[in-house]
Amino acid sequence: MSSVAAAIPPDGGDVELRSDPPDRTDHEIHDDLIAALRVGVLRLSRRLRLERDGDLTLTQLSVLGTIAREGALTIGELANHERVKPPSMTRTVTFLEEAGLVARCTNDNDGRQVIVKLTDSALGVLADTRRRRDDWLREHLRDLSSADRALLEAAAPLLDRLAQS
Amino acid sequence: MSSVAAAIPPDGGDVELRSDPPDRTDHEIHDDLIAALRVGVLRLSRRLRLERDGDLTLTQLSVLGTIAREGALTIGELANHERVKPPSMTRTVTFLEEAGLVARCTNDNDGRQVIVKLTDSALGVLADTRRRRDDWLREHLRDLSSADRALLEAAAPLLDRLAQS
DNA sequence: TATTGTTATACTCTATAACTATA
DNA sequence: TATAGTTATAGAGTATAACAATA
Repeated sequence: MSSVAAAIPPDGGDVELRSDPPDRTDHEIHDDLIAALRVGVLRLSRRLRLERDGDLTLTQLSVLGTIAREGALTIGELANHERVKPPSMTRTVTFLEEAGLVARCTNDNDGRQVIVKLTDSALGVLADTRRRRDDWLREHLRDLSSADRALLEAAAPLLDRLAQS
Repeated sequence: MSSVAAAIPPDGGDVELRSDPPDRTDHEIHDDLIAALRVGVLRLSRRLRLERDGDLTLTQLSVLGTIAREGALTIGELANHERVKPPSMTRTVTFLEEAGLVARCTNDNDGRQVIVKLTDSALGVLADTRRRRDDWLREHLRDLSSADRALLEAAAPLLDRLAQS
C-alpha cells in the first residue's frame, strides 16, 4: 500500500504529469486541449457504437454512407476514407456484399482494382437504418443550446479533416 | 449487375436517402450535422487508436488520465466515466494492476467496492506516455488555423458531455 | 518490381449472462 | 433482495504478414 501515490488534486498539483517544455509559446497547442479532444472523441465513439439497431454496425453503416456520398469507390479508396487498412475494408465489404447491400465490380482499366457500388436495396436500408441510428444523437443534440450545436456543426468537418491528415 | 444502383451524386440527387419529415423546423437538428459528427468522431477515433507507442493502448491511457484528473475512483465510477460496462473496466484495471500502474484498495465503508488508485510509477509513465501519444494530435492541430483550434477547444468538452448523456 | 486486394492469424475492445461477496 | 465487482464467453473491429493477380 505504501507504493500507492496520492491522487492528484484537480486544482494545480499536477505539475509532475505535464511536460511543459521551456520553449512553449502562445502558438503551442495546450496539452489540455489535446487531452480533452482525445478523451472526448474516444468516449463519444464508444457511446455511439452502443446504438446498434440490430442489422448494421456503425462501421458497416459508415461505409454505405461514404459510397452514397462519394459514389462508387475502390477498396483502397474506401479504406483511406474510413482510416482503416485494406484487409479491414475487405472484411467489411464482404459482409455488405453477402447482405446484398453492395456489389463488387471489376475495373476494366485496371484488373487489380475492385469497385464497390451500392445495390438498389441498399438505398432503402440506408435511409431507414441511418434515421433510426441517428435518433440517439439527434435527441441529445436537442438538449444543447443552439450556439453549442452550431459549434459542433463547425467542428465536425474538422474532426474528419484531422482524421484524414 | 442490373441490381446495382447508380451512385448518388453529391450535388442533390440524394433525396431518396433522407427522411426529411414534414414537421421539420429551424429548431430541428439537420441530418447533415448528425451524420458529419458521427462520421468525424468515428474516423478520428480510429486514427487516434493507431498511434500506439508500444506500452499502453488508448483505452488504458485514458483510464490512467481519468484517475489522475478525478482522483481515486471505484470500478463502477470509472466505467461510467469511460462509457463502458463494468466487466470491461475490470479487464482494463486488471491489466493496469499487473503492469504496476494502479492498485486496487478496499473501501472500509463498503466492502463490495474496489477503489482504484495510481501507483507512484504510474506518474512518470503517464507523463511520458501521454506526451509521446499526444504528439501526433499536437502536430496536426498545429496545421489548423488558430480559429479552428479554438473551435475544437470549445467542442471537445461538448463531445464528452454528449458521451455522458 | 510495384500495386491492389485477399487470406490467415492474432490481438484489442467491448458486451451479455451468470456468479460471488457484501449491504 | 439489491448492488459491486468478477468470471466466462462471444462477437466486432482492427492490424500485420504472407500471398495472388495484375500492371
